[in-house]
Amino acid sequence: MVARMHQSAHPSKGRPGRPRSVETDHAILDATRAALVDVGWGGLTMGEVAARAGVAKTTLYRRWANKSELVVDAVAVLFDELELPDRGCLQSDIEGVVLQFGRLLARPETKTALMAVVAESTTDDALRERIRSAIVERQKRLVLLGRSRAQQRGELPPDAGGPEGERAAEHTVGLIFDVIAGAVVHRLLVSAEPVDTGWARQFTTLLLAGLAGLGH
Amino acid sequence: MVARMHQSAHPSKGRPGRPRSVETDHAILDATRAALVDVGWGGLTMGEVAARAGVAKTTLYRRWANKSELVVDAVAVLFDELELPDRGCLQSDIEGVVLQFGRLLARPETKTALMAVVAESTTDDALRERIRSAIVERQKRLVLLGRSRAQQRGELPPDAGGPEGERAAEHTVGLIFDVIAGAVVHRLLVSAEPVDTGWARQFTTLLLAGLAGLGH
DNA sequence: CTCTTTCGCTACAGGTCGTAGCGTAACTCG
DNA sequence: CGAGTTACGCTACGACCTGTAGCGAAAGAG
Repeated sequence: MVARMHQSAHPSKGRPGRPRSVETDHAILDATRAALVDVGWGGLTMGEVAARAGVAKTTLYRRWANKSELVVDAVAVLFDELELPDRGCLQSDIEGVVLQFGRLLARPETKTALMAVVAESTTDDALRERIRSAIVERQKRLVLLGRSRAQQRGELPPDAGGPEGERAAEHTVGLIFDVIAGAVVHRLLVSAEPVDTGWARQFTTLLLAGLAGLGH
Repeated sequence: MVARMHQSAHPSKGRPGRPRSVETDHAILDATRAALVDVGWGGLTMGEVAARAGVAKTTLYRRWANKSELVVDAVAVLFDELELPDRGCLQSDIEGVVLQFGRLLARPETKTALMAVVAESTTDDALRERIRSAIVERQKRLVLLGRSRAQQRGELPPDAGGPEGERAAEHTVGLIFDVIAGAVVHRLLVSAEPVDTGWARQFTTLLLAGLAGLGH
């Protein structure tokens, strides 16, 4: 699930021939992240990644079509660290996920890579889809989980029945997702200021007051 | 003001020698935007820009140190179009600026270029500063203007006196700016969905309710 | 053992970067 | 007007990166 290659949907299901080395996969992805820290997205080259991983350059191209797809997979595994511990109330839950997301985006690998691949994805549909499935969906899961938790606690109204109620709920989740992820990314990468507990609290307060007012 | 070069703070104040051609400046920036539309950030090269502008490649390097700085200046002029017409109430004002910002970011030049230069700026402080002064400050002006207008209308409480009240106001403006710009960018570039009137209204409603709850 | 696929290695054509050198054009100052 | 200074176009260049091809050897499946 971590490294979804572009040529074979099936892993190595009884396929003849020499199987791909999983250690090589990990070595390449590790080397990619390390190189991102040192030289950033702009200075990253396939040749250097191969050298760091102790692997031939051709081996990289057998698995990833280009730099962007490689970096998406290399960074995507970091998003597995994201979790949503139950802190008892919605405010604390959101503050926690905002801080986690902030810490993740403050790392030099993600900082320099995420915006770059998103920029590249504006002219590459396959890349956009890869980003969506490998990164965006993992984040969105947290929003959905936090929402259903808050509904069970009674902090948020339950989903309205009917098809149009379901559609409205989907829209609202999308909106909240864009607001949370967008604000954190913008503060860290554009405003270049830290996402600390004070900011997380102020932001969460704003968001929750907004959600309360969105109902009617 | 449009093209702030990196070597000379003074324009050409009685300096000896042949002055730089302003037509060449415009031709290069126009060619840069046109090339961005056609080939995107990843496919953009200094050579192609020079060819499109009918200019030698060396002329580009005399004015901009690299691709990123050139693109920042080329895209920055588009942000001059942003205005804040007085629509009578805060909700309408915000909706208007959100829609304007959305239209601007929906253009292929800005879409592919903005995230790329921001990504590059994570490992280039000079570029980050250039982005801040050429692009970010122009957007932030709108937030400040809309805020003071709403205060005059009585829709928002006036600035608290004293040094700590001023600091709090500054923090709040920064928060609102990150929320607005971040949400629009994230929806357009990551979620890849349009910023239309319906979304702008829902988002603005959320934000205003949040602001109302932020006071106490 | 045979077939199939991976892997490391070398080599390569094509493209881009950023710079240097040169002659010419344009402008300022005395 | 003439001398000094800067911009410009052009050519050429070394360094680097891309992505592919071809080869022999290694490693698994049947």
